[in-house]
Amino acid sequence: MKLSKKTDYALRALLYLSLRHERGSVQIKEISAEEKLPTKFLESILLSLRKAGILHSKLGLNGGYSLARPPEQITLGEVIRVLDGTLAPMSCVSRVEYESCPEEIGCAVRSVMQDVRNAIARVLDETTLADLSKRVVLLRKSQVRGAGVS
Amino acid sequence: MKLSKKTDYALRALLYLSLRHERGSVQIKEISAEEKLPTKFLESILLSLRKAGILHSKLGLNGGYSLARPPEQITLGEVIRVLDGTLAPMSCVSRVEYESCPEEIGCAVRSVMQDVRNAIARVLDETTLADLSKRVVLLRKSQVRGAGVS
DNA sequence: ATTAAGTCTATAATATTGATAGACTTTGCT
DNA sequence: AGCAAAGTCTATCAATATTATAGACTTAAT
Repeated sequence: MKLSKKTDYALRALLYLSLRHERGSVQIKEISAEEKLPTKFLESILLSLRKAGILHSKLGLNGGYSLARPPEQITLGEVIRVLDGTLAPMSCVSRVEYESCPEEIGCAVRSVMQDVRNAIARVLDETTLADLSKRVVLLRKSQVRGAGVS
Repeated sequence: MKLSKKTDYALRALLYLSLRHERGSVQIKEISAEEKLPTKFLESILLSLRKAGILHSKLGLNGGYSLARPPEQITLGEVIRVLDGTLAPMSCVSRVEYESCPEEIGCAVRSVMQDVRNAIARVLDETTLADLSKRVVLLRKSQVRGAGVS
């Protein structure tokens, strides 16, 4: 049930952009340096996100990437679906990569996996980049205070 | 976030055994034939499950596999952890495959993935093979009636 | 002794993941 | 005009994980 590095990197890059949403274009090089991500790999990831309408890019000198929409309007679910393809544990309960199966209707395994898919989607489709940014602030506070729910 | 075929096959085999829990030993060949699973592959899967204490095996003539415990005491979470290794989307929020990370404490991505892990675990650690068997019955009923929640 | 079962070791084929190289295009700046 | 800095595109690669299969071995019932 693991998330790919691709998606992991994507989320980190998007969070970086999200926290600098006011600032305009940010270069790949800066993101990869700050977040310690492999530059060329990140390049292809950001390209996919742009093609999916999540990022906006500016070519040429002083170019770079920025969020195509405000952080409130980009969910983690959307991002993961672009890069990993589906949130679902099996394709018979997937929205984006649905594949039918003859046994489908009476399949008990499927029925549980449906629940799993929904549980995952409930978290990821309701968490936006804005929420992620807020968590950064909250986590920093509780880190300083040594507090937190653990 | 996909489940491996290995785990998928395992769940189907276990459900098969679960529905025949009274019956004593069942042979690999029967399971693979009825559930249409590759015999040799299933063999290695069942072996892993036995080593993990989920199945009991009987050697020699009239041997075969049976559940090592009543179906009420085997959760899907346990099964998946044996074969896929973890329910968690990243190792920094995994119980069985935990790997620490320097950024861990203040990491917002981790914090969301923690939520995801918990959502997944809530379903899979609370669903047993007995529950799965019950679903088979329920699904069959609603199938016949043409009813159901869709 | 025979035979039907699981066990063990090794390996092969394929797919996926993670990553890089390099040529190309676009744009701002002087 | 021309340089430099940015993203774009195509191609490919290495490493790893997944999905299997083969075959020799062990155990136990009859």
